[in-house]
This record gives sequence, C-alpha cells and structure tokens, in this order.
Amino acid sequence: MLETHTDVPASRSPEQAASSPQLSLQSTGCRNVQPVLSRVGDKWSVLIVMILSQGPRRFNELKRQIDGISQRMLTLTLRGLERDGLVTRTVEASVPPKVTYALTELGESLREPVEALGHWAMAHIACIRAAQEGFDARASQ
Amino acid sequence: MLETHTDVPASRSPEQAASSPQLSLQSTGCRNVQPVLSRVGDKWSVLIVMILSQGPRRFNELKRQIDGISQRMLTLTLRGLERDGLVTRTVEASVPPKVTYALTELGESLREPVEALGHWAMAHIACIRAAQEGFDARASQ
DNA sequence: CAGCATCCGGGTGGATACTG
DNA sequence: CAGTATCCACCCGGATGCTG
Repeated sequence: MLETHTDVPASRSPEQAASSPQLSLQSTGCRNVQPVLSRVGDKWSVLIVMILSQGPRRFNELKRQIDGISQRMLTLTLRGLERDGLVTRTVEASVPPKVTYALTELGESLREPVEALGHWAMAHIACIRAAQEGFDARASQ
Repeated sequence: MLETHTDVPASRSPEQAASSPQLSLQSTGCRNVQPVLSRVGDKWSVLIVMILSQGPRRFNELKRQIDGISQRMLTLTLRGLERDGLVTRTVEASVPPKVTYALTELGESLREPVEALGHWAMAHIACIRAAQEGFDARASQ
C-alpha cells in the first residue's frame, strides 16, 4: 500500500514570481514528472501494469493477453518497466526457459493514480467524444 | 497523440453491466482510457493545462511561459485540447487580434487525477532513478 | 499578435527472420 | 519459450518562412 502519500497541500504558485523567469513551473516539478507521464502515456506500459497487478505472468502469457502487441514491443516495454523498477524479471534456467514478470511494490503503487485517471476517463469519455464531434463538425463545414 | 481520433463505437456486449468490481483496463476500458492516457503522456498538454488552471492566457503568454515549446506545437496542442473539450479558444476580432485560452470545467476536472499522478511521480522519482542506475550499471558490466 | 505551410531529422513501433 | 536483430514506414516535433 501507499501510505507514503506525502499530501502536498497544493501550494498555488503565485503566477509570475517576479524576478526569476518562467523556470518555476518547468524545471522545478515537470522535469521530474514528465518521464513518468511519458511512461503512463506509453502505448503498452499501463496495460501491462494492470495485467501484472492481477498476478505474475510469463512472457507469452502477456503476449497472448495483450491483443495486438508485437513481441518486440512487449520486450521493449517490459525492459523499460524493469529499468524503472516497476517490474521484476525472474529467469528460471530450464528447458524451455521460463521467465516470469511481476509487479514490484513501486509498480503496484502506481496503480492508484493510474486508476484515478482511468476513472476520470471513463466518467468523461462521453463528454470528450461529444466535444470532438462538435469540433470536427464545425471544422469540416 | 494529438490525434485522439473518434474510435468506432464497437457495440459492447452487456455481460459486465454493473458487476465489474475492478476497472478492467483490458477489455472495455482500454479503448476509452487509452486516448486520455495518450493526452496525459503528451509532451505539452499537461503543462498547458496546469498553466491554464491558474487563469486564462493568450497565445504568446503561453509561449513565453512554456520554455522550449515551438509555436507549431503550441498551436497543435491547443487545438487538440480544444477538440477534446478541455480548453476554450476565444477570439477577439481586433487589431492586433487577441486570442484567449481558458480551461473548461472538463479541463479543470482533469487536474485532480493528473496532480495525483504528479504527486506519485515526485514521491517516487528518487526510487525510480535509483532503479534505473542500478539497471544501467548491471547492463553495462 | 496569432497563426499556417513546408521541410526534414530522429525516434516509435510493426513485420519478419533467426537463436539459445 | 523467450527472446535478439534487422529493416522500414510512419509521424512527432523542431526550424524556418510567410500571412492577416
């Protein structure tokens, strides 16, 4: 569980902090946040994390369960997740080889904010689609 | 990415109507969630949303405030956000023209889950970096 | 001021073939 | 089974130049 939720009380940045140019919002927070956002926005990472949250999986189990992924992207994505410390890779030296992937605690803790985003998406998808259709209709005419 | 194209309706089977305990991101939810995740993972969208959450901004205000963005990407990103109904674009027909961008309620509501993700990122960035360095060290030797 | 048009380099990701 | 290696199409995104 993630009770280390250092709840930052949303220190509203007072717009233009005069002296220091607009490096406040970018370099301070976003340099750290952006890589994480990229991982979440990645085509396959979140899906893999969600599947692994149900339990460890072997390589081809994942491949079968994720419709449309190429083995190249599965490998690459798993390597990336492993590198970030979100997933562990366990090799059992047998014939045939058996490799098991599982979520780390870090990976597990990522599920909460990601699911929050997922819930937001589910709750507002109709609203978004409507906006898109309106926009497209306006643009085409 | 910015092309959150309106996906096919894809009539849902009514099997898991209201009994799904967990938000299944693989089957039903994935198609709805993924475009949103792409937007969040987008290089500039979240940054723009965060800035606009402090109040409406004009085009060049945003451009000045967002270090490193090209005006092409600013335009494209704002169009995408507008299309998704997250941002409004208001043109004041004057000379010189004045265009103001502001968050919609939908855009404002996105801030919460995104900030949750941001907090997660800030809280675990050290952990992630350590994992990455360990991984890289292991890989290079 | 607020864009759009164009070019183009680099990275993402799919398809395919091969290995331990 | 679980990858690696290679080729390649696409398109993201920066730079530049031009409009109203």
